[in-house]
Amino acid sequence: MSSEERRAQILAASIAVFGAKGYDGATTDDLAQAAGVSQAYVVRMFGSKQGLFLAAFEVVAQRLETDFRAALAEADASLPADADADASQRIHARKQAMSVAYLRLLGERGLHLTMLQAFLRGGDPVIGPVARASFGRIWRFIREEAGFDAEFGKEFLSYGMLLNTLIGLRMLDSDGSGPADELLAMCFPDLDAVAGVVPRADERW
Amino acid sequence: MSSEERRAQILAASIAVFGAKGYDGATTDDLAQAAGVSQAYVVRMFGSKQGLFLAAFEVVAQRLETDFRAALAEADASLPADADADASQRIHARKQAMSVAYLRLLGERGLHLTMLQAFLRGGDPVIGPVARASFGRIWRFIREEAGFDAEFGKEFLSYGMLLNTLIGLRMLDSDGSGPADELLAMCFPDLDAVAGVVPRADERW
DNA sequence: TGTGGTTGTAATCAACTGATTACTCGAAAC
DNA sequence: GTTTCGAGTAATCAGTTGATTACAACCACA
Repeated sequence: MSSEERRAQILAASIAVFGAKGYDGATTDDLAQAAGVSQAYVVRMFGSKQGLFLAAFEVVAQRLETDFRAALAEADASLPADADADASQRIHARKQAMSVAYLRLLGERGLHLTMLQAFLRGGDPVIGPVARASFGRIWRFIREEAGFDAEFGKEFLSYGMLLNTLIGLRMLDSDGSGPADELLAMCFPDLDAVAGVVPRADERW
Repeated sequence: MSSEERRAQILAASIAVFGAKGYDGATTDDLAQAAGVSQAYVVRMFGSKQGLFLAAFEVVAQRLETDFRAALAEADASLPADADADASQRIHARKQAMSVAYLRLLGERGLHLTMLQAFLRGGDPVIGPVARASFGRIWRFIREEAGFDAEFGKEFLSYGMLLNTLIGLRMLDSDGSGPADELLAMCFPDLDAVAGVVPRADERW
């Protein structure tokens, strides 16, 4: 296998493992086994565990930006410019598209939690600045490229962080009788669709 | 020193250290040194590192509930029942009191992040169920004891989780020229007041 | 054929970590 | 006075972990 393919394979596996176990909790051997290669190979290819985490986080950040951009383009395309002049309808469609895009990313195992793990390492002298810069880019994307107002930006990020937390808590394998199921139904509009794709409480990664 | 005092001292130190370094990142020696006792003593007093984390999380959860309850009582007292019949004004004051109480807890170093660390361990067979139960109690408090509607419940928790993330990112020692300062100003209404109390990027714990 | 580069691993190492054990010290109890 | 007991620690241990090194297998190509 080419080193390019291996690299992508290891990164995909690492996103799943880092998301499930966290940066400190994931060992280089965990990461290697999930990718089906030896521990030594992983370390050599990325220089260090930290290097691998940074690379995995970069993939996550890129994927987020790509998907958000595509979602906005799709929303715009579905309401052609020559339609009626109801701007608020168009804005609503764009907002909706952002949320749906974020929910769809649940299909990428570990993506949300790897991002959150990075955000929790603001005190790390290497990872911290990278994480803050990435968060800053997300905010700039929302405000400038996407053109949303600050109020929606705050709402959207808040909703996203609540989702991340619920995923980390493994709240979603509730049997429907839990104390917070009302909240789950509000946060996951299509609950059944994500039930199979989100991490379960009994899987540690 | 009595073992009761020592216990409280170790728990306070542990909340700071667990919040800064995370569960896996914090060593029992870190925790012991922060509390000014030997590593062996910490382990024996709480049985294990996991036992200490559970005890620290319990303190955090109790503190949250206590402060929320007090904040609501204070809000009710400031608008006596024999005042005008404007229920929406009263509800608004109660909502405001919840947010302010949550922000004030920034004075308890590590409290927010220790909670978030617990929420990220939903896959842990011991900590996971405890964390979910605690989250469930928070939701029930909001909906039943406090009597807020589900919409506000979702908004409040979302806002809280965004705050947690911003704290973890060490976003708050920005010099005012960062890309997301607009967001910070919205999330921390009294920015100067919290600037000295929140973890800085250069302090790892 | 052999030679050099690439992919990949087994073996090993030094450092770290959570936990255990055996011990000290001081004060209260008898 | 010595015995007992709670508070607290130094020393140590077994297991783990990130990283390094030396080496094996394969492939392209002159």
